[in-house]
Amino acid sequence: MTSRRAAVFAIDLIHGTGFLNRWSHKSGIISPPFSLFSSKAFQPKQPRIDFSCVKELNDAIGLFQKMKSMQPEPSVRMYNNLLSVTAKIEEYSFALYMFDEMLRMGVPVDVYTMNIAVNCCCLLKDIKSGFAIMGLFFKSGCEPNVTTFNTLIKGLFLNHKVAEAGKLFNKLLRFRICEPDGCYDFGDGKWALYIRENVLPARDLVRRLERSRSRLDVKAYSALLDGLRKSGMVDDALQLLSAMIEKGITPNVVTYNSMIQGLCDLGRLEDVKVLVNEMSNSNISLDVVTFSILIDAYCKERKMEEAEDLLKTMKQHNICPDVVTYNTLIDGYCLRGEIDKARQVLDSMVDKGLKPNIVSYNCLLNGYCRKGRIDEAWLHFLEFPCKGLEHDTCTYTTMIHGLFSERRFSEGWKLFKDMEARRVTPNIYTYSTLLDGLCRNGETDEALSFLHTIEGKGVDLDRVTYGAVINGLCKNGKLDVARDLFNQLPSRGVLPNARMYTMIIDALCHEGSTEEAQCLLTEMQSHGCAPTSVTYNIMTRSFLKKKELSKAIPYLEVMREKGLSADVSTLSMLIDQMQGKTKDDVLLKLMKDVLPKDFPS
DNA sequence: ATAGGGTTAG
Repeated sequence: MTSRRAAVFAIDLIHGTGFLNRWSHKSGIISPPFSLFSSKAFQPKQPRIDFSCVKELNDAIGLFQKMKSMQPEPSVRMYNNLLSVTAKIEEYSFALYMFDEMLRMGVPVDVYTMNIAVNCCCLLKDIKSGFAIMGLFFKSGCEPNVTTFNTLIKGLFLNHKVAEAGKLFNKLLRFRICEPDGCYDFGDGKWALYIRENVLPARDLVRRLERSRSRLDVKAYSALLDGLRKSGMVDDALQLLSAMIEKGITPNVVTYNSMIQGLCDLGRLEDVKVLVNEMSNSNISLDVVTFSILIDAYCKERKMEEAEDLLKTMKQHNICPDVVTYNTLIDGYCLRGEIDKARQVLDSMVDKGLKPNIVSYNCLLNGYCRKGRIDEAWLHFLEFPCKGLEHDTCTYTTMIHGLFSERRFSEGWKLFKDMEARRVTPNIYTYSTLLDGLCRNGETDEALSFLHTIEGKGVDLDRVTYGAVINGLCKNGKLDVARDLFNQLPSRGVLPNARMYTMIIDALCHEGSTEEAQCLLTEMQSHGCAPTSVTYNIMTRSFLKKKELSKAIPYLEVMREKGLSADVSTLSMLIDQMQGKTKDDVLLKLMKDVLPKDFPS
């Protein structure tokens, strides 16, 4: 009964956005009652069909033709198999075409048919049709199940209807559809999105889960924990981890790996040790993923010796490093500028019989670009096809960025045109690079119109993308335009971060509007955005420039309180101002406090 | 027929 209520709720939810669909005119075509017709007892023996041979659209088409003419008629189950395998090869439209045909032919479709069809709609980002199909079945008396709702929720996420997804999910909880056997779908990283944008409800959900008697399985917990981790709620995740253990659900290596990754991201290596110990106490062995995460953590800190040691350790434990492990090392060396070492790692993996993949080569490409060895990067870029690898979005973006950083703008732009011609889809990284390049070449008007083009395509841009444009506008003396864009950010679904505020503050200071910059600093704090040492340095210098020492000092004091350091340029301006003045011990002491940690005395 | 973890670019 409750699942009916959730269905009604779900339909209502989508109703408001226009409940139009291509199936509504056929409502009632499904012949009820499903159970009678799909009952196995009434089916004569069926010949076997090997669905695994469906590898491409034509196979599916052929098989569908064959099945339609089969005697006796194939069961729903067989048709469902065909739908499912067609969806697996990503021919969603044809799957839906077959679904239409099945309805027309009077095949006694069931809840599985519905779920597969709904899933196809969702993957085509046609969420309304997904809801329409559910509504259609619902009217005919076929009740959606947890999988149906999970699929719809996933579809809402894919359509960026995060709030609706959250509402539907909460309904499921309230109607207890997911309990007690626990079928939450936190998979696919989709929940990370929900959690990120709904931290408080998510935390509420976690608390509810901790208290409730319901026992999700390890997979459901792991997925949820991973979602929390990806949303920066590592401590909430750890707390839930303890709660699940208390309930008698044993985490496995996947659960731990996800948590270890979260702690590594925060640089909390001491806590990582605790978890690794916990694992060995519970007889959960580390696997290749655990080691790769740890090696990556060392590489990110440029501690290549430690990383190599770990590689040895894992080999001693008979855990075979894989391509990902080696790629981590290759990237580590490239980030450190040691390309020759990186090449050695690549050779060593070939010796081990492992084939380097596109990631391996992209890391190397980035290594050359970062060192400014653009011509070598080009040669490397041209070699991809010889290795049997096609340039992907990352390859192009890296190369374009490399060219731009050498101010070879027209070549970079030409490469982008080539990328488009080769049908390699640009993504948010590519766009940020291009926008940044335009701005750094002084073409801010072009950047703005390009930005609008991208937005018109429905691409979701983030802070980095907008930050590139705002920064470009500020640096090119177009503060007014920058501020306009900055003010519009929330309505475009992006909240400004400290970096962006700092860009505007910097531009205001350059204009001499230090008082206004001061207001913006207050505003950013009231929006829960903490200024960084960069921000405070800018403010300090701005007042020093105006010879207003007394207004600069409070910022130095704040920095001392927060344990932030002053830049060398700030300090030298400060010293300048003090020349000729009476020695102020308090000020001297303050200056010492905000001295950078590695400042030579 | 369904479900979770690790590598690259802005």
